[in-house]
Amino acid sequence: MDIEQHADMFKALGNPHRLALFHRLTTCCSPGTVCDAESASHFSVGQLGEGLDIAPSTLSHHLKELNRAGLIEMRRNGKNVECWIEPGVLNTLNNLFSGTVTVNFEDR
Amino acid sequence: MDIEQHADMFKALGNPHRLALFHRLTTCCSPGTVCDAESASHFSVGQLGEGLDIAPSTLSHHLKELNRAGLIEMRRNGKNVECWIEPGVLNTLNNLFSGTVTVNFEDR
DNA sequence: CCTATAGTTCGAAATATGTCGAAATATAGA
DNA sequence: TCTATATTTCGACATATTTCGAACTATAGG
Repeated sequence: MDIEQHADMFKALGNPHRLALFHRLTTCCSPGTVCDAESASHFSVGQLGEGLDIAPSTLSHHLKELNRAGLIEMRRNGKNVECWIEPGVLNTLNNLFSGTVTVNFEDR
Repeated sequence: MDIEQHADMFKALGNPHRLALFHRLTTCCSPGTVCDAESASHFSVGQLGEGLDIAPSTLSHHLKELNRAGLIEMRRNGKNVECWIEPGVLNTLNNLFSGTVTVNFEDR
């Protein structure tokens, strides 16, 4: 467990706006819809910011921070910049604290 | 998903010292040892701070913060204050981002 | 080349955080 | 009750974070 690196990930997710942005990227398709790995989970910067009521510069800053922490990827596509989460990142987050006391005591 | 509350949890874990403290509380017993739910995973404030090279007041501040975020429990026992993690907390942390894009794409 | 759209970069300001030392509180034991 | 140990509270200070607006860059389409 790399404390520094993981703390950095948590810090990035520790802001309500950034967590909302990240969470939006984890919801790829509506229930019952067929997901397309190539595009469904990709959102433009502008799409991600909708409804968040923050200035474009603030939005840009937060996404840059999520990217710096290794949580999201960004790539320019024409006028837009697309953002997405690499599948492995979610697995990492979901198993950071596995193999611990939980496993031993959960059924007592 | 309660964004505010979860962001608060992540923020608490987003500091290297606090993450180290929390992580120490997740390692209850050495491999091969029999765990005792009543005591094995309980550490005193002083024990938790060992090797972290921070002032007692800082240590106290960080543990209070972890407690405030709902990540650890604290209870005075004689001269010491014991800290521990409720089993459910680790399960919560390990499943915050499950049921998402990862499930759909991991085997493609 | 001009314009509109999408994002980023760059200060600056307000607020939050991390840290310490000194003083206070809690408890056990002589 | 006096003392030593464990921890917390408080006040102060330095640093980091969040946020914005203005100016800048990048791209697509006349």
